[in-house]
Amino acid sequence: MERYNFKSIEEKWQKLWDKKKLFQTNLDKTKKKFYCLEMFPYPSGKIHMGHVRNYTIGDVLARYKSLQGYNVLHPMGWDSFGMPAENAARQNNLSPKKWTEENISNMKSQLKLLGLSIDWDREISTCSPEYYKHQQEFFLELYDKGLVYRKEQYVNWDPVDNTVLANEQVIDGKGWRSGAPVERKKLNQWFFNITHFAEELLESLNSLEEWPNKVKIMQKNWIGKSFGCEVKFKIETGNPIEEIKCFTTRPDTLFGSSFLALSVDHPLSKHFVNDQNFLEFKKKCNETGTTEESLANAEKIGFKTELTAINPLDQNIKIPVYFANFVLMDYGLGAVFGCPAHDQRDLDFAKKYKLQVLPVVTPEKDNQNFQVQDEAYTGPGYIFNSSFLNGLQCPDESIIKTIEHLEKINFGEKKINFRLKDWGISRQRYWGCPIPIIYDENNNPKKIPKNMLPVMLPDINKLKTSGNPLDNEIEWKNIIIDGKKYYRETDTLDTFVDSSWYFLRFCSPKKKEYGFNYEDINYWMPVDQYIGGVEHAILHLLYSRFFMNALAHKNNKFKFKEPFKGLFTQGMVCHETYKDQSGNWVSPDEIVNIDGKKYLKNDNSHLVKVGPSESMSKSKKNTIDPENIIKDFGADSVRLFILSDSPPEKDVQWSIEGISASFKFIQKLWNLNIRFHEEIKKNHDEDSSDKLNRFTNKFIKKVEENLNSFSYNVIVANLYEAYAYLIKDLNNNYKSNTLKENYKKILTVITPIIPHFANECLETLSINETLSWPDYDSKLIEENEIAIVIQINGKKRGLVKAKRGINENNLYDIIIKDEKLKKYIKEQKIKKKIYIENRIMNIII
RNA sequence: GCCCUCGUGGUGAAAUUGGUAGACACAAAGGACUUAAAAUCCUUGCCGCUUGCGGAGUGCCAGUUCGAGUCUGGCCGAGGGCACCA
Repeated sequence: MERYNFKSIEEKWQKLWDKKKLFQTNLDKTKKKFYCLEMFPYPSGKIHMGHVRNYTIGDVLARYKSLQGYNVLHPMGWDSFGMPAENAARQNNLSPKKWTEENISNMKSQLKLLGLSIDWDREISTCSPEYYKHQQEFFLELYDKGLVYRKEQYVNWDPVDNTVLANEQVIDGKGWRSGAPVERKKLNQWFFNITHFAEELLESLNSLEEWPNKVKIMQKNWIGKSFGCEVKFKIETGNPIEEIKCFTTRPDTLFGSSFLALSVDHPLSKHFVNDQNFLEFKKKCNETGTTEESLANAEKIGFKTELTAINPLDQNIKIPVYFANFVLMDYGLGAVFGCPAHDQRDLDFAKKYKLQVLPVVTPEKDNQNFQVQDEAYTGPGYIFNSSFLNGLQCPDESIIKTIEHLEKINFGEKKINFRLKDWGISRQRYWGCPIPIIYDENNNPKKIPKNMLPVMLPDINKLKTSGNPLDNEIEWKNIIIDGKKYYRETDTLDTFVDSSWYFLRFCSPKKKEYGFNYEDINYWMPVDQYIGGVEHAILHLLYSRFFMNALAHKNNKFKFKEPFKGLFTQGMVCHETYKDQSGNWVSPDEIVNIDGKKYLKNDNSHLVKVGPSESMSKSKKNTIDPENIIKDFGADSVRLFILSDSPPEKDVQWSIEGISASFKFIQKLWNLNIRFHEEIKKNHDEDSSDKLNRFTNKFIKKVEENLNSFSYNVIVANLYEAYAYLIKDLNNNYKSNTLKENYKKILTVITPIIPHFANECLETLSINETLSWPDYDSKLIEENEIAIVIQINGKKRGLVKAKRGINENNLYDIIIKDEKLKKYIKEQKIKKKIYIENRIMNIII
């Protein structure tokens, strides 16, 4: 039998689609739109299996929506600024630009091998001046709106990369890329005022119905809204310091407070800069880092001051003031009051410094003797030991009442606090978008005039090994405008800024005057389905949501609010791991399989240790190169397999056995195609078209439902079943027309999965018209004869074949005549019969 | 510690949303074809009784129900997120 030649056939279709510009989209208000977007890749050099999975999932959806008659926008671009280019350029002594451009061209041709339905005319690259020009415009717009500002701040300093790291780029106290221990350093930084929108970003999470709950919860926790109160503590007289303000969510525990604790960065620390002991303490605190886990386990330590604070609720209660390592300056007010009985951290601290532990919340109303030992009590209960607060129900009643009282006596104020911090966007890097700011002789920042945009990144062919590259570009840095001397900002923007609006640019990729057309974005946006890895659950998605808010701030031209209506987070691609006898990682290419055991290829006497399946990574050598795989098995086989084994949201295990099975299956489908043509040629007179029609309609229904629910793995199973059914059913002497009509529908619904193959088969049927998604007929799907499950006392005892819609009595007549079933019933009395039509009957004896 | 998600064969997984548990696939074992191998096809898959049938069975223990993988409560385990957050 003729083999299916995937190589020539896939190439042929890809060329044809390209030539016809089949996936090119244009604004068309007469059609309903569908914006399908996958997270765009960083051009690291080669595509990996994660890309293959991501873009295949998106392509299935885009092709499906297109068949359904939607005007589909399915673009692709490159997140092309970033550190790897800079690092690679340093290593190989070439320009980041050249490195990036070569990678893009290579990865683009690799992506094309997958046969994706992408509108390549809309391709964008964030490192091109055509793109970042508009980003600079936006920066200036936000600057005018007061959403950009500069402040001096402690930053996580990576001493190897010479750059600032975001908190989330610090892993276990080390830089996420360099692995170097992070230092603290004070720098002047540009910030986006994301906290201005904290409430809105939190609130409108509720409107995102098509987002995974998991992601919404992560964002909610990240924003971290908490309700509480600012409390004022007076300091005993005789000091230059008169009062200290604390933020607390538990003002109702004030009577249990036994100390005040300040961050070492608290403004009051300026009074202690001459105290050698304090400086040493501060140094010790800084050594432990800022937010790392090492610090979580660190001992709670404090530095006792001579200050004494007065409890605002009772002038007679006086407590000591400490600096403590567990208080952070950038949350709340950098000061807390410690209530050891009801906060574990405070309890640990109190025990170390022998401070009072007075419980003020008792779990049971009557238990006035409640004591706290080693574990702080944080649960609900009733206030006691608290003068006029006694008896209040905690926390609901007690917190509100206490705040009311504090406000009345002018010692407190209701306050909502957010964990979210402003977004630091300055990066001391070359390969990023230049910040369109200049400084005058007095170091005052000024906007670059709009007509001077873009601020072009100067070409640097040889990067120095350390420092901020732009700072060394003297000619570029110094600039004269209207006869006045200025120097440029030499930091570049965080690359998360680049990806915070690229989805808008795709709507108007060629527009020169501005980043987008309002007409375009108001038609295409929001993105109907966004698909990508869950690792972007917080930052990228939150920043993009912020950016939309910021652009729409004081601007009513946007007809949508949230950028991503639907979000789907796909799982990772995993592979078994291998190690040789000496414990070195071994790549799958270096292994042969003999009698079910795995040996080293070059030395097949050496058994290889097979480890657990883990997400593909270069360090574990368990990666598979998509390009080679596509060349060996074809794009359709790869698409079929990457979809087949696991639901898209879960991890999938790549295996050579799996891809081989998909490859063989495509050949079987090709044989089925040949059988169809044989039968069509025979031109039978007899026809029992109902049977095949019913099958086809059922198949369409299943595929459609599974497409709608992202159950792409089940579609592959449906396809396997369809093959098994059809290869036998073709012997039923169907008329040519019946065969043709049904086969066309079946092929049409599988084009999203295996587009080259399905289109080739359609062509062999001489079908050249534009395809559309076939409707199924629900009536046709119902079988007339059905199998009904018979249970006796809830246990399955048999199946009865009957006509659809049979009533209870008629069904029972069949049951008592059934040889097998009647013996269970015998003469016994029947207590009850439960009959669910067409499904099940349960007989209770 | 807090929050979230998930526990189904040797493996990846299905299950009309409370109604035949294990579809479909991988791996394994046995068989057919073949001189042989590859390829292809078929069968098997827990426990009893040599067929057929019966029993157990969706992490564990209870509960609701005619009926629970699915709902409720408790426990155990795995994964992910967050964290001196006041």
